[in-house]
Amino acid sequence: MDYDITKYDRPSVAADIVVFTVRKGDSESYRHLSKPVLSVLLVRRTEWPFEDMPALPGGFCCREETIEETALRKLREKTGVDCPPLSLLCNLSKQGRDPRGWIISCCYWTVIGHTNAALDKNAEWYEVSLKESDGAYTLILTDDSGREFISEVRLNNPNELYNQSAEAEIPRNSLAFDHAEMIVNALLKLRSSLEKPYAAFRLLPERFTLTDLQQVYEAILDKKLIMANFRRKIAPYVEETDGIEGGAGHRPSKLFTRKAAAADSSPL
Amino acid sequence: MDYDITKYDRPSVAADIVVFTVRKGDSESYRHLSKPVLSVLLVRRTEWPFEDMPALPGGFCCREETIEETALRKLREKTGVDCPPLSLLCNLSKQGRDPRGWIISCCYWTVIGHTNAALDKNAEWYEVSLKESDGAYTLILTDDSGREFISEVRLNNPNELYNQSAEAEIPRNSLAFDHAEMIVNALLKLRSSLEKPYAAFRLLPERFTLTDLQQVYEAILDKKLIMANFRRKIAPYVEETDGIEGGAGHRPSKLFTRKAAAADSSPL
DNA sequence: GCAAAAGTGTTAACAGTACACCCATGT
DNA sequence: ACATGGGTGTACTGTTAACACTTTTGC
Repeated sequence: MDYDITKYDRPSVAADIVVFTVRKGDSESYRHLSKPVLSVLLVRRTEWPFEDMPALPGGFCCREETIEETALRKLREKTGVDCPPLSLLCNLSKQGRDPRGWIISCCYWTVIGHTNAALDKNAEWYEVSLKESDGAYTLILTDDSGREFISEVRLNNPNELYNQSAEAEIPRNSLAFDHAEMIVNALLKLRSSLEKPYAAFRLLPERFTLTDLQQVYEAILDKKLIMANFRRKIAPYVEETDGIEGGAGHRPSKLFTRKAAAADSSPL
Repeated sequence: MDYDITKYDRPSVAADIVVFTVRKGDSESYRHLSKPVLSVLLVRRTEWPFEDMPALPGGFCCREETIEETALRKLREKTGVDCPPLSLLCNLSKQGRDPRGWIISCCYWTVIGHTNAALDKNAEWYEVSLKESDGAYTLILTDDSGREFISEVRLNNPNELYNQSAEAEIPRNSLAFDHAEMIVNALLKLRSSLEKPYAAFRLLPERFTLTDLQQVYEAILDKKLIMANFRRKIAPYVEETDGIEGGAGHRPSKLFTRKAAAADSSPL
């Protein structure tokens, strides 16, 4: 490697983060439970390029930090959210992906329990909905005032994420940069990670009912699960506590905790 | 994102690649088959730092290419090997990981059928052996003249790969940089990828016997498999051809092909 | 009582494991 | 013939999926 690192041109390196949560939806009556919805954390851009469009939180790396540390710091600064650890999603480096110049993006993903309180004014949770039809995905993000941002994404190859090179082609009600692909890719990883319940545990308080846990699964997978089978599947990972949760118009439920496991604070 | 990309310091970005193959070992007699061995492609360094030590092939990114394209080009230049597609392994960015300065490494992995012919003089296949004892790994790499390079690796967290910051601590018969951790991490990914046989298919010719396929699995997983069970497991992925392979001192075997599948040339 | 949700049981299908057995070939 | 590897059957086990059923609460 005959290379003088000061001699050649270097890229700017950015870190972007896809943060998912599951929020309680509106409950419909005193008897029905509320259905939780999967949401992703986005920031309204205030500058060129993609001004006024939603984008993933992120920022540029600096010398004193690892990329993960940069990602977590930017997340804290822009949204007030603090949520290690991160998992690596992809690196995007295609020419023209950022009109500001040669910028490589390292993209990470994680989940966090819903804490609306600390959000910065530009940051907001967007409800996530993903539809698939023969290899192509339609990602629909909805903000709290009901505005929809729709992106068509085709993932030929997870290592070749990109959509457009010219900014002009991007519809106004869409996402900044190539962030829609990142979100789709992250959601697919989140779903496959649910083979083990560790990600779901991070979306719930210390003690939870098995129905809570199942609803987290259902919100992420976007399909109904059969209760008896679900309980058998996650039984090895949870532990009964002495607590019960009552007060609703039906039989009260036992509270559970996750079993102590080594894979607890490791990436998903 | 109030950022003028020319104003701030930028890192050098390198791509490193872990390329695995499975090579035929020496056959012991006319009756016994030869046992294939798992190997990784390394390059002897010719300069400071880590001069004369084996390292993963790789190099620095430049403006006209994606990181994956850089990785593939460097691989071609340094070893003569041409093998898309790559899968992302990890990004290493810890301070002090490279004594030349602020250098981020994007690490990829792949597998390729063994073609010794084209190797550059500095590039060589090293036999891989991995031992585990309570969370710590010992990686032993052996070159063709029998020289061993031994590294102790502890993977607390796949996102926090690193071993040393000071070059002085590295034993002479070890690997350059943090490349030992990369190889261990890549091997673990390769192993778990064998739930589906796509990686194994790339290590074999178009037509192969089921024993060939099983031996690839055994070389990578480093354990014996039961033939009847293995054949049932991979049956949905292979197709019988009309060819047979005879000539040895035992019953000849049928040749198979992989079934056409969408996931064929996609990352592993 | 009744609606709604908590929680358990039962069955059939399927996949994973270990082992035993027969087949075909070159020397 | 016989050693060697190719190839198949079988019995046991555990997991998954679908569905039916019982239990407990607030109104």
